[in-house]
Parts: sequence; structure tokens; C-alpha cells
Amino acid sequence: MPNASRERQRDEHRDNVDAAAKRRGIGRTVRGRRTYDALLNAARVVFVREGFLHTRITDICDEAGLSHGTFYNYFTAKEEIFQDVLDSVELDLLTLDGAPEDANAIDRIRAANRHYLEAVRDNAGIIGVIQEVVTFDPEARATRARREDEFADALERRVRQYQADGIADGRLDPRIAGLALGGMVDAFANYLYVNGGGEQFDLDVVAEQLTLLWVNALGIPTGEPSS
Amino acid sequence: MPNASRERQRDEHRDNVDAAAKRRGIGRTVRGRRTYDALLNAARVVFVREGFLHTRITDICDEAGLSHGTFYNYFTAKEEIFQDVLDSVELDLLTLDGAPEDANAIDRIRAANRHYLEAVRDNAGIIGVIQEVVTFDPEARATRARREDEFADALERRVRQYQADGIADGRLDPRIAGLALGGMVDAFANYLYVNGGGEQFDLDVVAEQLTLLWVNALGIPTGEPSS
Amino acid sequence: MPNASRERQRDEHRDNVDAAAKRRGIGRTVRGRRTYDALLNAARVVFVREGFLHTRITDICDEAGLSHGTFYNYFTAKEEIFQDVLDSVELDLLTLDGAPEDANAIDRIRAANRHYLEAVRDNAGIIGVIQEVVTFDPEARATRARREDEFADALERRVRQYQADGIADGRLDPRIAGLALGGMVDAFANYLYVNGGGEQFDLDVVAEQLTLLWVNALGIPTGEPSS
Amino acid sequence: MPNASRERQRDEHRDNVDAAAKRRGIGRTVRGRRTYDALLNAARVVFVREGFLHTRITDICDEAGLSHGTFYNYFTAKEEIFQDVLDSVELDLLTLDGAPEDANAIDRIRAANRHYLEAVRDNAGIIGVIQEVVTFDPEARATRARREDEFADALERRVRQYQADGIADGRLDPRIAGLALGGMVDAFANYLYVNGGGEQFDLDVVAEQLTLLWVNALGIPTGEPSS
DNA sequence: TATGAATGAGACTTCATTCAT
DNA sequence: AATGAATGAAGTCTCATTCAT
Repeated sequence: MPNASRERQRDEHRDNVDAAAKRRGIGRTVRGRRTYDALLNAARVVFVREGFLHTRITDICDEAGLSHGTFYNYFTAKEEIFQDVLDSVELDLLTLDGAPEDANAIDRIRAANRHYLEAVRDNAGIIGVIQEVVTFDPEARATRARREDEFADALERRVRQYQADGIADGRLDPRIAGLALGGMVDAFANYLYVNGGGEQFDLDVVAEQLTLLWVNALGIPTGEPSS
Repeated sequence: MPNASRERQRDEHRDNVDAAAKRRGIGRTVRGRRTYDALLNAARVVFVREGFLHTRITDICDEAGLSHGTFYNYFTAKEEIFQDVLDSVELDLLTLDGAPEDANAIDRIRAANRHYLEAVRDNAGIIGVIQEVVTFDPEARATRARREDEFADALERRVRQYQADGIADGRLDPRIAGLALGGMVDAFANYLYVNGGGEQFDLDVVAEQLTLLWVNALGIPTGEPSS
Repeated sequence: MPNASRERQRDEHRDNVDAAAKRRGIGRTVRGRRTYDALLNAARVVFVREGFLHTRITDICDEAGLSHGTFYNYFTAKEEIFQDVLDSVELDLLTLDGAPEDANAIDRIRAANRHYLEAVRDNAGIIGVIQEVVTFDPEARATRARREDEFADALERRVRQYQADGIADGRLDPRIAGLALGGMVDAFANYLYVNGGGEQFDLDVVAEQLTLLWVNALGIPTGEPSS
Repeated sequence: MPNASRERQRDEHRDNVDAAAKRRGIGRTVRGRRTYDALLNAARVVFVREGFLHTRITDICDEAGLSHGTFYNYFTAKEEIFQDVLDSVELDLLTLDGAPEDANAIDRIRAANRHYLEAVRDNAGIIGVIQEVVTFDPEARATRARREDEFADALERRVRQYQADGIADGRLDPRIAGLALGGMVDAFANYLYVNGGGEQFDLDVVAEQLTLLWVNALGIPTGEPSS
């Protein structure tokens, strides 16, 4: 699934370039492709540095070393280049984990949590910008909602499976549990890396603790005395 | 504590009115006080309806039925009235619960979760605006961080107490557990009421489920088979 | 003449108060008179401190400890109170000197120069404001022009007299000489006290030097070798 | 010195254009240069016609036939374009005269006086605006003070030289004499051309009379009976 | 008379966007 | 394709002035 996801992103990215190309008959030459990439890179840098709102078209072009007139050969608005930046960044937050399919539940949860924490840590800048944009852009909000639903679906399936396997607390509503525990990890990751609130915490420790909370919450037996 | 907190808020509110008063010798009469309140109410309404960024000074004054020049008799900037709006709204997210001191752990957790969900539900509009503002205003971000820390302190103490009482999993780091579980409830509440993602869920059910997750996560014995 | 001048000023001042009184039926009671005077004093202070342009009605009222609504009970505009301030200040720049009528020419010139320097020194603040106002207010400019003409007339008569007495250079045009030498003293006085350019100079020395230049310029014999 | 002075002015002017260029990547093309010049000319015209204070950015742009947004491509404030206008105007008030070095004292004084009167006459408009600005702008005031000091230095040296040559009254303080006589000519020139007070006077006559006063004041022998 | 609240004309400034070269 | 000059909509803010109490 992660691979499929990544490939879909790449395809979308390519589509965007081509869409831009079609828009103004620009972007098909090597030079045009280079300018497009320069703008995209510059935009990412400036968005992260200044935030979406405080970023002006001029800033992006300055960063790219281009005249601001050039911008409109490739994009029609700041929202548009932002969308392209998003598509070019492989956030990969949807991947639940990289653990082997046959690993036990606890190991898979641990792997997923580590993966999520690392993904947020490695993309903290752009994630912060996304958080900014969703507050006022309904379309971005919808995109995020879709992603969250997709994520919740996956988690829900897992919980349901664990319950069917008899290793998770049967009193839990699988969807609520999935949303809540997913939200817990997401919130902590953001607290740590995006909002910069927890420099004192070590990723390994946090991953272990979140896993313990998660496993406990689901009622998965850990083979150790809980108190 | 909640009462002390509310009174502090009221005092700050009063101070703000007086600060406005001092600025231009305005706000000391009954009429002035009424105008200040009208602006504050109008601002809250418009902020919630339009978002902070899309709110223009003129919108607030239109909503209040006042000339835009009047605004500057009471405030110097949109940020300032927003701060006053915040102070005038008794968010009360810091109160852990209203349960009696001698209630058992599970009942207290349940009460706290319900309280938090209700508080977010009842103030979803302004909380959404706060989320918007913290993405670009460092001062607002700092204020929120302070509140989160305060909240985390309280939760940490609780977890520590439960561990000392021998009813909570001793392997947990009390601060991480407090932050994570607090973040879980906060994230879910925002998902439900602020971002409008979960109309299908019933508050009672959610409160019960979150409590179960929380209690399980801490390893507090529920007297029922967990699976 | 100086006395006549001063009395005329006082009369004008009184007239202004009465005019204000008539304007709004205000200013005839003791309280009204006191308020008028408070505004006038405050205006002078603020004009000198801030300059005419940077002075706001509010500043004057703040200085006077009055509400700014009160201002319009006595004046209709900043220009008007400025005019009243001018009338209330006895600038007395027109007085040529205080020397006895039968003093010799050099003594009278010396006395006039000293008097002028002292008058400018003692009223430097308001003179600076006047300089500011004449740059954009045609009426103030006309008032100043009238005063200059009056002054030039007096000087011209003196020069003509000295020529008739055979003690002044007959090649001089009396009016040009009067204007030029009067302008010289005026310029120096402003340089010293209004524009703050000559803290290093002593008034006595300057008066003596200006007198020497003046006397030399007119060709009045000083009884000493000139080189 | 005058040439050096003029060249310095030109260099500053060029620097200003370049500074504007750097500000927004504007002003490097021929068209941009032309627009800059158009704004500068328009500003001079409007400043002289309306005065500095009554000039609005819009007025300048209207006069130049440009949109008001264009102004901010080249300048950030009215003060800034005013400074550039000053730099572009070659006032040349500092040049003492154009007389040959070996001319006699009286001829040089006469040449200097004529030159000064002509310079003020030819730049009366902008000089009036400068007078206006110095009354409220400390920086402009400082600039003028520097120019006056430079001028006074030159005059002082002259007087000192005449005294050393034995042709000027030894009782005179050279600096005071320089300041006073320079101020006399400046005041008269302003009276004639800037404040519009002396339409009846002929420049030739005035130059001759001021020279006579100046020469007399310094005690320079004129070879004619002084009375 | 004094107060202080309300008003709105009027100026400034930014920056996304268009356009001619 | 790239440039950079020109534009003007849209918002901000000030403060003199009016007015009801």
C-alpha cells in the first residue's frame, strides 16, 4: 500500500506539471521543467520558513532567483503552487508500518508508532504549513479529512481483527478506538516536532511509551504485570 | 481551581476594559461599556463565521452596528480584540472534572472526559478560530503552550498518584502518559466538534469509550475481563 | 510705540476672548474664562513642544486636563487657537530699542540689537512655531509680512535720518539697507536661539559685533581706525 | 569645489536610483529609468505648487500620469522622494562666487552676492519647500545646518584673510562677521524671491547695495568718501 | 459648561495580477 | 520563456468634528 500510495503521488505530481504545461504551453522544454522545479523547491523553503500566509509570490521568486512575472507562467495562485508542493512531498503518513505481515500485534504497533513519529519529525516544516492552511482553506481541510478517514479505516480494521483474534478488549468500539489512538499518536508527534513542545523527549522512549499505552488501551496482553 | 481560574479570567477581562478606557479616555460611561461589549460580541460572532483572517475591522463594526472609526476608540488592532474575546470566553478546558474528590479513579476520569468533550462542543466555534490564529501568531502559540503545560502537569500528577496507589501500570512515564492521553481526548474532541468530522458519534458513547481506553491504557483494573 | 503695540495686542486678545464668548455663549463666566486660559496656556506649551503640525486637538486638551469636546466650545480649529496664542504672547520684536531718544546713533543701534537678541532668545519656542506656520498658512505669512514692513519702515526712517545728519554713507538705499541690516540681526538671532546653532556664542559679544557690523555698514564713524 | 560638489550630488542621485532599483528589482530598464525621472519631475512640480504637506502621493502620480501603486515601486515615502528631488536639484548655494581667484576683494564679494541672489531666484520654489520641511523634519534641519556651517567656514576664512591682508576691520570676530553677513544676503534673497516680498527691487541694484553694506561692514576701503 | 462617545472623510500602503517587450 | 513595469482593489488607520447627555 505505501508503494501504491507513493506512486499515485508521483503520478499526480507529473500530472500537475503537465497541467501547468498545458495551461500556458509552458513546461515542456528542459528549461521550463527546470524553472518549474526551481519554483517548487523555493516555495517549499519559503512556506516552511515564513508560513503560508506570510509568503508572498515575490518571496518565492526571490528565493528561486526568478522574476515574479515568471511565476504566472506556471501557476495562477499561491494555493496552486502549495498544492503542487504537497504533491511533491512524500509525506507517507498513511503507511501503518514497515513491519513484516506476520509479526505479532505488539511489534506491528510499535513499528507503526515509530514510523509515524519519524515521518512527522522528518516533515515537521511542511506539516506545520498544512496545519496552517487547513484552518482557512476548505479544500485542504477536505483533503486532510479524506486522509484521516482512510487512516481511521485501516486502524479500525486492525482493531476489529485483534478483537476477532481474541486479543483486544471486546467492549471497545473499533472505529472510536482507532480514531482515538491514531489521534493520540498524531497529537503527540505534532506536540514533539511541529509545535516544538517536547525537546526533552527521546524518540525511542516516546515510541515505546506510546506503544505501551496503545497496547494497554486495546487490552492486548503484554505478558507482564501491569501494576 | 476552576473557580480561581474563572475569576482570574474575569479580572483580566476587567483589566482589558480599563486598558481600553485609559487609551483614549473612553469606556468609562455606561454607554462606553455597552459599546465595548457590543464590539466584543460582534467580534466573536464574525470571527467564528468568517475566521480570523477573513474578518475585517469593518465586518466587526457592521455586525455591531457601529462606524469603523469607533473600533479604534477601544482597540488598536484585530489581534487585540481577539485577545479580549478569548479572555471573555470562559473556555474552562483546564478544569479536569467536576467529580467529587473522593470518587474512584474511573469515575473521575469519566467525568473529566465528559467535561472536556462538552467544553469543546460548546465552544467549537471560537476554538476553531484559536487553532487558526496559533498557526501564524507566536504569541497565541505561546499562550496555548502554557495552557497545555499546565494541563499536562495536572494529568502527570494524577498518573503518578495512581502509580503510587498501585492501580496504574508502573512501566509508564507519567508525563508522557499524561500528555498522550490528554492529547487523545483533545484530538478526538476537535475531530468531533471543531473539524466537524464525526457527526455520527454520540457524546455519551464517545465519553465512555475514551474512558475505557484511558483506563485500560493506564492499566487500571476495571473488574471485567478485558478480552 | 512699544507700549502702544502692547496695548493693541492686549486689546486684540480681549477681543478674541469676547469673540469666543459670542460664538457659543461661552467665556463670560469665571469658569469659562478659566477654561479658556487653560486651553491657551496648554496650546502654547504643546505647540512649542511638538510643533504646530504634530499638535493634535487632543494633545492640547490633555495638557489642559480637559476633555477634547471642550475645545470646540472655545475654538473652531487649531489655527484659531494658534492665532489667540500669538495674540497673547507679547513678542515685542517691533520695538527698536529702549534707549533714550537723545542717545547717540551707535548707542541706539546697540540697544536695538541687544533688545532684539533678547526678545528672540526669550521667545524662541513660539517663534519657531511661527516659522513653521508661515510656511503653509498664507494668512500667517501675510501677518508676518506686515510686521516686517512695519519694521523696515522704521529702520528706513532711521537710515534716512542718519544720512540727512551726514553720518551715514550716502550711497546706500535707505530701504534696502534697513531691510538688509534688520534681516541680518533677525537671521543671527534665529540662528542662535531658534535653530539652536550657536550655543558657543555669548549674547554680549554678538550684540557688540552686530553693532560694529551695522555701524560700519552704514558708514557711521566710530572714531577708531577701521583696519 | 563647486564642481566637486556638483559631482557628489550627481553621484548621490545615481545612488538613489540604484537604491530604488534594488528595492524591488525595478528601475534597471530604460522604461524604469524614465518612470523614475517622471516621478521626480512631477514631485518637484507638485511640491512647489502645493507645498510638501499638502502634497499627496496621489498628486505626484497624477502629475506624472501614473497609477499611485507605481510610486511604491520606486519610493517608500514622501520624504524619500523629496530627498531625491533635493539631490537632483543643483542648488549650488555653497559656491561663493565665480570670480577669478586674483580678483580684488570687492569684486569677489560682488560676484558672490550676485551669484547667491540668482541661485535663490532661480530655485525659489524648491527653496520654499525646503524651508517648510526643515520646520518639522529634524533630518532636513540637520542637513541644512551642515550646509550653513560649511558656508560659514568659507566666509570666516575670507574675513580672516582680509584681516590678515590689513584691509578688514581687525575688531571683527571673523566667524560672527561671516555668519552675520552671509545671513544678511540669505535673508534678503529669501525676502525677495521666496517669500515674495520685494517685487519692486532690481537684482542689480540689490546686489550692488548688499555689496556696499558688506564691504562697509568689513571696513574694506572703497576709495570713495563714505558719507 | 463639560464630557466623552460616535462618526467618516481622507490618506496611506500592500501585493496579486496583467501586460508589453 | 523570462522579465520587470504598471496597475488598482482592498484594506488599514487617524483624528478633526459633531452630538447627546
